[in-house]
Amino acid sequence: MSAGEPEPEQGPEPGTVRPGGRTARVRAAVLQAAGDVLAEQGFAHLDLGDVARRAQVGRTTVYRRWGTVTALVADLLQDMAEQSLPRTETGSLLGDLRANARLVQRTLTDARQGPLFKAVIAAATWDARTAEALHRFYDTRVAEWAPCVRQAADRGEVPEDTDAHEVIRAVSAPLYYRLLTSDVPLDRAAADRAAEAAAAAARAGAYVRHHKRT
Amino acid sequence: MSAGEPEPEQGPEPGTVRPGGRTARVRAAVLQAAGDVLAEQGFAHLDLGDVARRAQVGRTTVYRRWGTVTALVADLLQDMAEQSLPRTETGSLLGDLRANARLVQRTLTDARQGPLFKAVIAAATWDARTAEALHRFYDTRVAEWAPCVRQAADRGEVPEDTDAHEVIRAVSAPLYYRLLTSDVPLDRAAADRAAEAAAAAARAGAYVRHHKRT
DNA sequence: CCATTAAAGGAACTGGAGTCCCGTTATGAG
DNA sequence: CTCATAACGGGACTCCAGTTCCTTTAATGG
Repeated sequence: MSAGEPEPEQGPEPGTVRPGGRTARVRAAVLQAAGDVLAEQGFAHLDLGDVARRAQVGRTTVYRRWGTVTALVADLLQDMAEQSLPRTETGSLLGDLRANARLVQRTLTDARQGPLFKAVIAAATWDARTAEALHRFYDTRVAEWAPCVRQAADRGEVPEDTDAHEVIRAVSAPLYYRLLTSDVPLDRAAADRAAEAAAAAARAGAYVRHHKRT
Repeated sequence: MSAGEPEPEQGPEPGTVRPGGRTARVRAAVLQAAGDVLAEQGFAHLDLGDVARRAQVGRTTVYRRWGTVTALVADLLQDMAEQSLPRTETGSLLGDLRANARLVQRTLTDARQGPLFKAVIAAATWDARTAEALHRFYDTRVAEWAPCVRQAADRGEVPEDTDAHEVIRAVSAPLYYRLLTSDVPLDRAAADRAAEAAAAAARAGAYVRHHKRT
């Protein structure tokens, strides 16, 4: 096999060589417009042509830079991931988990972020790249909060070999489940209940690693 | 207001007047084909024309009877809902919840049902009708299992005023959360952990109604 | 076994999402 | 400031999902 043949030679991704000035302005306008459509009309009406018109940007540009709705949604998630709120420390496991639960609840009921998360989850079920982006996003978020479980273990609130990540996931899980499978709106009470349940289960040792019980 | 004007007069839904013979055969073939596509290629490739070809059915027929991918997926869910497995009773809350968790886990990892559930959840995020169908489906399923929590309360395993539906949802939540936000496959250990966590939290009183704690 | 007509199905048609081509703008390097 | 070219943008074009129209098949009632 001879290498060095005139391959299709796909250069660097558009927008990476001259990311300043206009390019950045275009990206911001498009993401803004896409977020607007999601918040106003939902994922179903997210059309690249429509987004281009709203963003006052050439249709060609949107197709060249993003190409598909799922890619656009994934980029929107990427953009949101950069504005991560810092973890608050309250001194108790229940307090920390409640802070986390309320943060998630506020995010999911937010007029802009809520629809976005629904859209990303939907997009992830039929596009592998988006799914990967979504998984990384949650891995990161969970890792950010996991230390509070570690601290609780040091304080003796939960068993030493508790799986911290699993506890953090246990806080979010009921909120997302309700968001997706029910029409009852997510309220603060639901968040507090999720936090309390996770804390209680953790204390009872339901999240210890290498489970040996029957 | 005078009634009886010559309204657009949209007759009964197609397939409701002569549901026997060919009509039933067509419905079965289409749902079968749709399920095949979902299992093999996922929601993204679910195209009505393709489904029609696989089902050896006229394209027009599929468009007339279902019209959209979401409607077809909703009907698929309806069809699946009819084959509901009976609840098993083990005599203990943990045993019952574990049975439920394992049932959910088996369903979500099933080659046909797993992709279907992902698809339905995705479809529900952008189509109100599908969302309603999905919500009803889960309300029904949760209600089927709730009695086991009631029985546990009678046995004194959990507080008297425990919200039974909330406990059942707490069992499924971590499984769905992991299905959607992670690439780690759902195994039986995850199911057992979900059941144990829900049981522990319920015992600790995290699901009592009219919460008054701080 | 007919007659009625609900429902299926073939085929041509249409509109708009996505692509292509090429001229225009303005970024970033020297 | 000047130049090379990355990235944008308008407009024509393509292609196929979804619709329409009409013919054929067969489910149901008598």
